[in-house]
Order: sequence, then C-alpha cells, then structure tokens
Amino acid sequence: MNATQTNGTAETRRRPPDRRERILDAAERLARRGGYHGFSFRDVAAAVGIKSASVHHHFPTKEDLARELASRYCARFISRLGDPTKSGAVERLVAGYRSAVRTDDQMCLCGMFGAEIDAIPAAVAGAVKGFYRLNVDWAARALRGKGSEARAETLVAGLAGALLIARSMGEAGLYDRVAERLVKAVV
Amino acid sequence: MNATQTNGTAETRRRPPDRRERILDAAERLARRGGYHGFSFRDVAAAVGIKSASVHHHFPTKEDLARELASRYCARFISRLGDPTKSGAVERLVAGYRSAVRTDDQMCLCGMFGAEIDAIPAAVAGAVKGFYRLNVDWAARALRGKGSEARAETLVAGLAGALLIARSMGEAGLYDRVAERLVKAVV
DNA sequence: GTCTATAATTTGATAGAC
DNA sequence: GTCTATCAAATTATAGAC
Repeated sequence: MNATQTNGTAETRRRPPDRRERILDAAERLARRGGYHGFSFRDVAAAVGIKSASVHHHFPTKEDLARELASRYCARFISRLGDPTKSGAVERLVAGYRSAVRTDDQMCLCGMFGAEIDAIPAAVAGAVKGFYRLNVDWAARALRGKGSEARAETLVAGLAGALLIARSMGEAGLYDRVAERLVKAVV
Repeated sequence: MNATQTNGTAETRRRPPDRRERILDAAERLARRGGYHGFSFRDVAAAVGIKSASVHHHFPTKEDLARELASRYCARFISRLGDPTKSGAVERLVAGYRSAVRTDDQMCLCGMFGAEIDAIPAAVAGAVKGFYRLNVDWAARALRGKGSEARAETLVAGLAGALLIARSMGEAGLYDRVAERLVKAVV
C-alpha cells in the first residue's frame, strides 16, 4: 500500500482527473446550465483555474469541445445503465434521469443540446441524436415483447420531459410521480 | 368595403401586425431555435428589417423582450386550448404540442427557456414556470377524476419530452406514436 | 420611431514566449 | 502545456439627431 493514490496496472489505474478531464467536467457543468451558447471558453477556464488559451490547446474550437462533451456524456450514461436484459433495468433508466434532477440539479446535457439542435454544429447534433437512439434501443431491449420500441420511446420521452418540467417548475417530486406512472404504463 | 385592410370597431379590428408584434414574432422564431443566449438584438432587427437600436426602443433590455416573449407564448398557447371541460380537450392539448413539431418545426419556447431555467433572468423563469403550471392545471381539468393531477403531469411531461426527442432525432413520427400511447395511459 | 454613432464588454480564436 | 498579448467580431445598451 502506498501513501499516495493507489495506481494499478495500465488497465486498472485510477488516477486523479487530468487537466483535459477537469476541463470537460467544468464545461459540462456550464453547458448543462446555459446550453451551447450559454458558456464561453473563459467561463470554463475560470472554473478550472487556467486561461482560455489553455482550453483552446486541448480543444481547438468550441465545436470540438462540445462534441467531446456530448460523446463523453453519452458513453457515461449508457455505461451506467448496464445490461438491459439484467433485472431492474427499467429502474436503472429511471434512476439515470433522476440523478440529473436530484443529485446534479442540472439539465441532461443532451436534453439541453437537443433543445438547441438546429443551432449547434452538425457533429454535436449527431452525437445528441445518437444519445437518444441508444437510449430508446436500450429501453426497447429492457422492455421487450410486443410494441417494445414504441413503449421504449414513450418511456424515454416521458422521463426526459419529466426532467425538463420538474426543473422548470422547481418541483423535483414531479419527476418521481411521472416516472412511477410511466413505468406502470409501459412495462 | 375598403380597398385597404378592413378594420372594424375598436374592439374587433384586425390590423396588420404592428412593429412591436413583428419584433416579437421574429424574436420568438430565433429564441425557439437558439434559446435565450442563442439570439441577439441584431438578429431580431435584421429579421424585421430595422436596426437594433429600434428594437431597444420597444424592449429596453433583453430581459424585457424575453419576458414578453414567454408571456405572449403562454397566453396564446392556453387560449388555443380553449375550454378543458369541452369534448376533445385532450386531443387539443396533443395538437398544441404537435404543431411545434409539424407546423413550426421549432422547439416550444417555454421548453427552450425551461432547459435554460437556471441561466435566464428570474422574471423570465417565472413566466416559464407559470406556463407549465397552467398546462398541468388545464390538463387536470380535462382529465378529471381520481389522480387527475398526477395523470395531467404525466401527459404534459410526456408531450413536452416527445417534442424534444422527436426534434433531436429528426423523427417527427415519434411524437405521434408517443402521444397516442400517453393518451391511452392517462385518460 | 428610427436612425447613426459609439461605448463598454465579451466572444472565439491565434501567435509566440517560456 | 500554460502563459501574455492581441485580434476581429459580436454583444447589450445608450445618446442624440432627424
């Protein structure tokens, strides 16, 4: 046992977030609050404690930064859902969107970019589209059976809308009430 | 009959949109595309064919403009829904959100501002909250009976989410499929 | 009511030293 | 990899002529 952070082998090591990751963390936080047009390189830099030129070094353009943001968000979200064929899958999906309302108190990044879909770079829009495509496909596997695709669309749309409206109304409880009804309706 | 626009009495006249209304129309279009931080006074002015200083004459600050935008959008949306106790009420609510996807090909203004809720002026956020409060109350009256409030929340959240996701995925048909299932589930 | 002109600040982005 | 310095453009907003 080391006194310092325990680092394993190349595959398993858990290092403290490097600069690039810290930039993405700060940018995600700002983008989930104000959207693509609601944050700047200087905002991100200030949050990390560096200068905006250093942010540009890691992500040359805002499009680069936002594309990586959406891609990382999507991968993390789907990864946390785990296997859709394992028990409790629907509950994990409900919990995934719920964590935005309850834990993060922030909009879903892809919900935010999705609202702005016609006003963001095409590559970012593509990543957002992929996020919802993966969500619906995952949910369809979790629900399975007759009309699973349409039931999956209803579940994902309902949870995304519940997140949006619960936050807009400042009523977190709305998310849980809607999620409960949705699950009963589509399972 | 006049060769010019037929104007009735003070209460009934239908004049061509005045400058102030044309500014609001252009600003709404831009805000529903890019959000509060995604449009500028110059964008609005250019769309109307005037200069940005003239927009400031009608709406001194961006907060003033956005507040009026949200207020007008809300009044118009609720007005078009009509009486929630009259037959076909739920279908009219479905059609209200549907027109954003199909007719306007734009996000719901309050859905857009709702995503940005923590990054817009408080007065604008209040109008957005009021929009969803009115929507849910209206829907609860339309659905009536046991658990009508919770069923109304589910319907409104589901329609709002279906709009968001259908546009994000570029799949307008998703809205109709989800709306159909939602109505079956909550009526 | 609309314009020109302009102020003060912010934005995305680049060049080049260290 | 980070910094200073800088740029050109855009932003919200105001003053004052017409």
